[in-house]
Amino acid sequence: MLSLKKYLTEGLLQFTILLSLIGVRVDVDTYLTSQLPPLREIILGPSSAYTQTQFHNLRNTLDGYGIHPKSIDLDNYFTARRLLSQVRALDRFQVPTTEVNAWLVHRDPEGSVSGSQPSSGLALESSSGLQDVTGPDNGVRESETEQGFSEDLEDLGAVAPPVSGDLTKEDIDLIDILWRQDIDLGAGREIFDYSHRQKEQDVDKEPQDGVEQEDTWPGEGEEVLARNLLVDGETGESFPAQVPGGENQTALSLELCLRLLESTCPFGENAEFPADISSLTEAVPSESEPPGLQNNLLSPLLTGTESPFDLEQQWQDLMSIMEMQAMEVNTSTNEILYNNPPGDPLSTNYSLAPNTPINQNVSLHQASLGGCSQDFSLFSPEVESLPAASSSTLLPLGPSNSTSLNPTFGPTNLSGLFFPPQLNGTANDTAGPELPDPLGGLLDEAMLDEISLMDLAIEEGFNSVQASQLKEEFDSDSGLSLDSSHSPSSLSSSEGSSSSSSSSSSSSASSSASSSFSEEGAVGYSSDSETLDLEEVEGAVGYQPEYSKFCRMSYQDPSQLSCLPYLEHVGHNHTYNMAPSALDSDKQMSRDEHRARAMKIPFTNDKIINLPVEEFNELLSKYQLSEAQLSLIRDIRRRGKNKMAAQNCRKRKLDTILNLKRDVEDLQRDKARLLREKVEFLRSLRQMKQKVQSLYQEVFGRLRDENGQPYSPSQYALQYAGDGSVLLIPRTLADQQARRQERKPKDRRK
DNA sequence: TCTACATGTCATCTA
DNA sequence: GATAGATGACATGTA
Repeated sequence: MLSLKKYLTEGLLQFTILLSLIGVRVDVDTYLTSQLPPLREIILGPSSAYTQTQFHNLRNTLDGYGIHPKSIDLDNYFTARRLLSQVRALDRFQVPTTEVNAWLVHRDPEGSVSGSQPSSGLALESSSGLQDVTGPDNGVRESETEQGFSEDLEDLGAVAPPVSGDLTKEDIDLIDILWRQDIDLGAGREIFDYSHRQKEQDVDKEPQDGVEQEDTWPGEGEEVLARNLLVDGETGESFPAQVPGGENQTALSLELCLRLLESTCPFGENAEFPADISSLTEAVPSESEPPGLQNNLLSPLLTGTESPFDLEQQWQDLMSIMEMQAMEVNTSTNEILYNNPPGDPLSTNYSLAPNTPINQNVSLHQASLGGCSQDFSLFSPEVESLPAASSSTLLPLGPSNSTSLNPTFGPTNLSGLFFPPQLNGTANDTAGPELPDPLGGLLDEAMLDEISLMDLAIEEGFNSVQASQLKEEFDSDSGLSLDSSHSPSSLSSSEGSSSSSSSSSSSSASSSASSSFSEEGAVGYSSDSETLDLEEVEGAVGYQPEYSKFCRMSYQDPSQLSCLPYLEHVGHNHTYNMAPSALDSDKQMSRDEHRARAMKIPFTNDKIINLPVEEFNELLSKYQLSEAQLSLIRDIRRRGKNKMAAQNCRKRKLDTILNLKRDVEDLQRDKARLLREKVEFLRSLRQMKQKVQSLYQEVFGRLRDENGQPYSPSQYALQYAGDGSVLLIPRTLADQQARRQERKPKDRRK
């Protein structure tokens, strides 16, 4: 009881402090009793369902399962776990991964957790609730919101250490009560991780560790997670939903406290707290700890000395960094492309594995890019550490290198790349005029961004998702979908259609009227149920064979669709006005065929549609037909012809699209090839410049003045003259010429 | 129930 | 003007 009061007091004091910091005045005494809901609504809005923070539902936690809150091993366990997690977190940036741990829901009949750890010894009476809580819905939310935990848990083997199973009946009853409340309120399993993690924080609760400990913060509920850290469904990238000023966390903490009061004092304001639940509430004060959810991202990157109240600034930094990602991903792409020849392992290492280690001293920028790398899969830690000399081509936005590297092989950066420091100035002066970057004009960065991405997508084995993302980005203006699943060879070429047509028609010529038509190159409606004398087909209209077969097959045996692979999935039957009890042959009849049958039209629809006008009129004259019959026949003919026309039209359209797709692919291949050649040229150019600079040093080092003393590199420099001669000029003059040379490209850009 | 896709149909235009 | 074909737009069935 004393412990509970202590935690409540401390916790509420911290809540109050936090609320005061965000400008919310809270009279705790007013709301401690029966007015808890209003306070909660003040803080969280009218619906309490937004923050389901069942911190006390510990037994459903992934790693807390099996540990009773009162267990004396709990502190040691959490401490060890936290420390281990922190140590493990030092060398990597934890990107949330979608993962559902199925073993969570399994429980052996003895009441202990089985699955990966059958030794867990929490004896609980009911297991059904666990399944409810970890049902599909919660499982999904877990995968979405608690991704950051799974890795830790997995690293730890998800081991719940054996605990003393000294649960009393009150313990079990209380847990069940709280648990059911959580279930009623829609609590997810992630809630329970939080309580356990808060317990961890309590063990080692120090203000200066606020930031560092916050990597163990998440889990207080999907709503809180959703408010603080949104996870991109495609990329898995986590980003803050809003800039935290402590408000959300304060509200969360207060909600936790309120829930604690509700849960532990369900009998009214005068009821005493059960003594044996005090341990359950140990986590409460820590709820008021400064927010740390965002430090899932930051924890490996920030030092533990930062004040928890600097989090807003950290958030702002993080947000600004996130905004930079979109720009810098392309840069990373270029780095990869230009710094690694084809086949280079670095070039193929596009995807950052979730466990890819990142140095502890990695910058915040890098960390944020890491999250993004799951999306673009271009970022790699190795890229950031590329030698400056090899990454000089395109690093316009490099966070640390941009200031020291010129994006071209221009004269100024030559000195920085190849010359010793004392010769930098000289190199600038001498190499500049004579070694203008011959490809500088070609290296339009915007163009290369596109080329690089497309090249990577096509040539370097991007996965389909990445490639499609890239294609969408660069093909968005084309209005064409390049992701057609149709077989271009079988569809687009008339030869293929013709061959399939001929083979199919010859095989079916003796079996149906439509086959007879196809022999004549005609198309049209066909019906297996309607026999047609072979001698009546002589007047078939000569349609294009390749289209004819295409059209006719849609009404024939679906097995024949195998002749056209792209039509294998087409099995539509539009005889939808048929009764279910109709014969199989009736099912293959079209509506017009049914109409014709109903109107007792004395000849087939194939003839109606495909006969030439003269023969068609002659046919009509042979029969005494009513106006309704004549009208239907004309409609059938019109619709039938139009249907074939539509099919031909669509096929042509598809052919056009596929041809365009092939053209685009050819052009992309050409682009990639030209790009590779360009890279080779740049590489050879760099080698030549290196040679020039080494020769410069050699020549300059051998020069002697009239006294036999070497010239000082700080006072003199060599300059190549236009006629091929080399002049020794004062350094100041060389500097002026270098500056003049630098201004020219800038003016040109303007 | 919604969506994507294939197909049929109509209206309109052109040759 | 009749006819056939082309094509956009819409409807409908199916997965």
